[in-house]
Amino acid sequence: MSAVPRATDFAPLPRRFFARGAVAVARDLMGRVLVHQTRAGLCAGIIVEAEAYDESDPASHCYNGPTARNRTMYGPPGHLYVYRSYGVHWCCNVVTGGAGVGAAVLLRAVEPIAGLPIMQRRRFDGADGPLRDLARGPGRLCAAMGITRDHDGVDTTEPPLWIGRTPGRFSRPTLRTTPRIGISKAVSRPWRFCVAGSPFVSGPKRLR
DNA sequence: CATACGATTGACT
DNA sequence: GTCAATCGTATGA
Repeated sequence: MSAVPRATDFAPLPRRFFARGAVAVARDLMGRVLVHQTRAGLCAGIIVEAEAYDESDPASHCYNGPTARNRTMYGPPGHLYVYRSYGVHWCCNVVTGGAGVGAAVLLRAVEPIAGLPIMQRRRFDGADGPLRDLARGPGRLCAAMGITRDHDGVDTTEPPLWIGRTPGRFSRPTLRTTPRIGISKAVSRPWRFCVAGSPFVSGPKRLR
């Protein structure tokens, strides 16, 4: 990779990557790259934490069937499902499985690798903040990457907002599997995955 | 219509 | 460790 990462460094993952079960996709997303090209410039981060949600899952937005909010989750795989959390933050998921299946993977944290000044601006309003906290947590991730409700339904298999391959040879990171964070149902399902030991992973230290 | 509650974060004790 | 912010969505009268 060149010193300054370019959009072409991150070849989009094909749709078939996402056309599988949410748990399998969540695992395989570790070490991939979330990329967003905007007028402000190019931002990218290595995905280091994600959680799986599916239809048979009491903790999922799809557990009670299709609604106006979750309709994107029933659409084609590889598209982005964005929802508002606590009336304050945006959270983004990648839709998985076939069309008609309500499943997705919540992106919870990335390690920033491109466009760091842009992310700093979005997150800390220009002030300096800890690099580690730039995109650590689902709400922070969306803030740093410039993802909002406007991106609900966008296709992440092509620019300007996509999930790409890590430049160079991909070596699968060492994964840690834990229960999901912040839910009150199905609390023991081990459907959260993160890069073991990464400081860019959210949640309590014991879950890293 | 009323109301309870978050797939969170940041400020504060 | 505790707690408020803030509002879309779901649920029930």
